[in-house]
Amino acid sequence: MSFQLTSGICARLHSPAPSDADTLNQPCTLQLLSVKKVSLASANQPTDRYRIIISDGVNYAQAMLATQLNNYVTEGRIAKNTVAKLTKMTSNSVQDKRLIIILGLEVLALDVPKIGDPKALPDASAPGSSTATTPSNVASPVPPRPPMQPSNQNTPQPQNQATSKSSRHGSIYPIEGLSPYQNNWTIKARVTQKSDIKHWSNQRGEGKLFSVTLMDDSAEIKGTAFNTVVDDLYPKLEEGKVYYISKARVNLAKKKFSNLTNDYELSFEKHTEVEECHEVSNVPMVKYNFVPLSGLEELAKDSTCDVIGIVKEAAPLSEIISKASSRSIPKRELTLVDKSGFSVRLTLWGKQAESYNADDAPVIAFKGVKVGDFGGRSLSMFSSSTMTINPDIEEAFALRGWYDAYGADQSFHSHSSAVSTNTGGGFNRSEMRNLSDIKESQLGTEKVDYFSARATIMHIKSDNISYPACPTQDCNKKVVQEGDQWRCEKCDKSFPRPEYRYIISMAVADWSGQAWLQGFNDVGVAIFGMTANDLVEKRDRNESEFNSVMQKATCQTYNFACRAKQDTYNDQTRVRYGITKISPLDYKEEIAALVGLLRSPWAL
DNA sequence: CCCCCCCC
Repeated sequence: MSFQLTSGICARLHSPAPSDADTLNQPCTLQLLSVKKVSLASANQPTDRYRIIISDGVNYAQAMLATQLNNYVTEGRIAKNTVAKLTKMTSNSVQDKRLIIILGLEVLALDVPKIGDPKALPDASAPGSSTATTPSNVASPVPPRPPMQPSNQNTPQPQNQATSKSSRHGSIYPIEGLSPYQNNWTIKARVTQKSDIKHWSNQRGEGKLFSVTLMDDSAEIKGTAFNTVVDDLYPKLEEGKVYYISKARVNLAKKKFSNLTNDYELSFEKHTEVEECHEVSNVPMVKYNFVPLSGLEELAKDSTCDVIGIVKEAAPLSEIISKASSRSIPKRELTLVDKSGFSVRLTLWGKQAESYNADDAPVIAFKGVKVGDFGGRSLSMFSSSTMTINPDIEEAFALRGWYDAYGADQSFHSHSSAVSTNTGGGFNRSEMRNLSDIKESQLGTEKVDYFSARATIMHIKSDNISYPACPTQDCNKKVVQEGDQWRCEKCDKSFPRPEYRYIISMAVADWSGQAWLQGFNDVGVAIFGMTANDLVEKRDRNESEFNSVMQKATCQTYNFACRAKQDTYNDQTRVRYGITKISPLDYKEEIAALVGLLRSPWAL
């Protein structure tokens, strides 16, 4: 296989542009002659950086790989001699040197013998060399291009500002290209998050600050304003809007205090220029990486994630006293649910907790929330987290449809990790499985699995249908007869009579197959319509009446929520299916769900 | 120049 490299592109990227930055969006095909990790001078440099020698077959040039593409190297997707289509690059002038940054690439072939005989380019930084940087012997099919202007040439310029901007700043830098060694840059970025104004007071003094997260299509960066600058910029910068920003200070980011992947952060100063931009094409909206609520178990405590859910419940405003500062902090707990059938609690703090007032089960998208382990899994807002009520995104529409069709009526699993005797959750109509599928997918073998099924009782084991239990509330332990008394070991008490409780083993079937399900007292009460005490009494008094109760209970159809778990009994390991919830079919509800489904087909 | 992200 042979490749046509985009000859001339190295010379072009390497030659000094009329101004500082040049962003190249036309794809070009290049060969990577070398991929090398470079350690920058700063000890605070937290991310590896890779230097890549790119070749267009005629010349070679040095480039840096944008850090968000580092995984291409670490995963072995690119290496020496890889031929790749570079989809986006930027070329900046840094201390009289050209800095080419690769922002996007597609691998065409991993290992190809060196193409052509690429030569070094003349040193652009050499005094007086600027006129000679495009070698005359290189035919360049790609003419040098003026730097990217604040506004796309094809779109109408917004009134009165594009001209002032372009004359004042010349060119737009990608956020990824910012570093402390550059000045005279302008970024065009969206404010994706804006904090409240925070006041502080410590030994070193007192003051106030606020911060924003800025995003363009290359990266994100945090920006912070202090004291008097707060008064100027806090009203000016609005979440969701796009701004030209220049003349801010670029500092090394303190990684401990930010979950953004950027080595730098901005400090807004008195002379920092901020101007709203109405031409917002090419400036992405927030990108989410949603985790289903069922997947929170997979995430480590204290990690951050994005979730989207329906607010099933919003607790009233409350407050906590911080142990660290003994300050009172307002908080509000939201209970989120999603299609995965799980619910999780999420905590809002401060102003956000106070001002929350959506009472109509809105969809909310959260970005960068903290994963906690309270109640198995919990979520909490950071000051850098964002919360968007009823966002205009596809995931939100699907959730809305699902919830209005049937989510509102179902119950949900919580993440309570404790191996409690308690139920795992409720029937989930949209996640219903058939019995043969449950066996074929071996639910419950690796870990505990939950499923919902609709099935009909075929047979109930009639021996051992109940056990004598301790009558103490919530004890439920088996009691043993001692003389005319029944003794509970756990409560260390004796009773004149036990309270019988059901322990049910039954075969159920649906159209696909059958399974044995185990259930406790609530299941027995549901299928027999009487307490175990009553049924035991009936059995002892009149066996044919007992048999008719058993008979009547079979051939009934229920919605089941079940928990599949492996256990070993008498040296035999098998998966047992415990019923966590049984509900008789409510035809009105079933019809409502079907109607909802017809109205909201996307809920599928 | 903050840097806490809280509690059950």
